[in-house]
Amino acid sequence: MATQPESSVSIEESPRSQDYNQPFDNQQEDKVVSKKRKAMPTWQNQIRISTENGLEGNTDDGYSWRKYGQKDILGSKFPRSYYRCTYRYIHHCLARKQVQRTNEDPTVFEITYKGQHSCNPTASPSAAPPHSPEKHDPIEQTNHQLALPPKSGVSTSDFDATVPYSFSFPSASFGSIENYQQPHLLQGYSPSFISPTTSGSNNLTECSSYFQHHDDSNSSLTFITDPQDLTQNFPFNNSGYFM
DNA sequence: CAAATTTGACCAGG
DNA sequence: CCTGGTCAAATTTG
Repeated sequence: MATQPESSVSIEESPRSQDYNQPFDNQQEDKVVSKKRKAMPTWQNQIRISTENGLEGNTDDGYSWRKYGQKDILGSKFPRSYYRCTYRYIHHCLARKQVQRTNEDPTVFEITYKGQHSCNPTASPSAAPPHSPEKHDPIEQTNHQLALPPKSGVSTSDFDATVPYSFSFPSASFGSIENYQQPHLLQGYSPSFISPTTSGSNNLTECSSYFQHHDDSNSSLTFITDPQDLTQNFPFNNSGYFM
């Protein structure tokens, strides 16, 4: 079976660490900060991307993320990237996202979403890109990753977790994850998850999609999305940026 | 010029 | 003590 070194989804939200920057102004806030932030929706998404044919699973849920750190995780071959909503200070959106490449399958990205979004996904007041098909020039930024293991001749490029993927759901809005009510989400991901050309790959049997919820109000779901299916499921193009 | 990204340092929890 | 996580400053890109 697959060895699960780390505690899968036992990640905890970070407490109020680091406030040393504040001057000696002891505001009325006691140093006694809540140990655990409480009610922090956390779900994990495992997406598999393939760069062989230039197909890449998009990880963009329609929100703008800004990388705020990257740390190497013990036991992980690749560093984990930390992203936070671009509007953290603008709209107080405390939504965070963690991207980590699986040690075993460099093509599988483990994205952990934390917190809810308070900002608008792509619903700009008057943005809504009417046309603009798509750009054929997605990733290409940090490239210094060591050669990945020859996994069936898959020469994974050098896209780190910093690559601007774009992954959008058919119409899944993570609104009330706290209620763990979105199993129906995976419904659209049942078929076409089997690699036809991968030849004899039957290890994905358990990769379909399972739900996992902890008592600590921390739910996580893992599903594998097929690149081919994704590419087709892309009516909306990202790049919903505005100034 | 501004925004985003990068890298290092620092802190808190286990 | 070590690991994981975040922020800050510096740098890069648009």
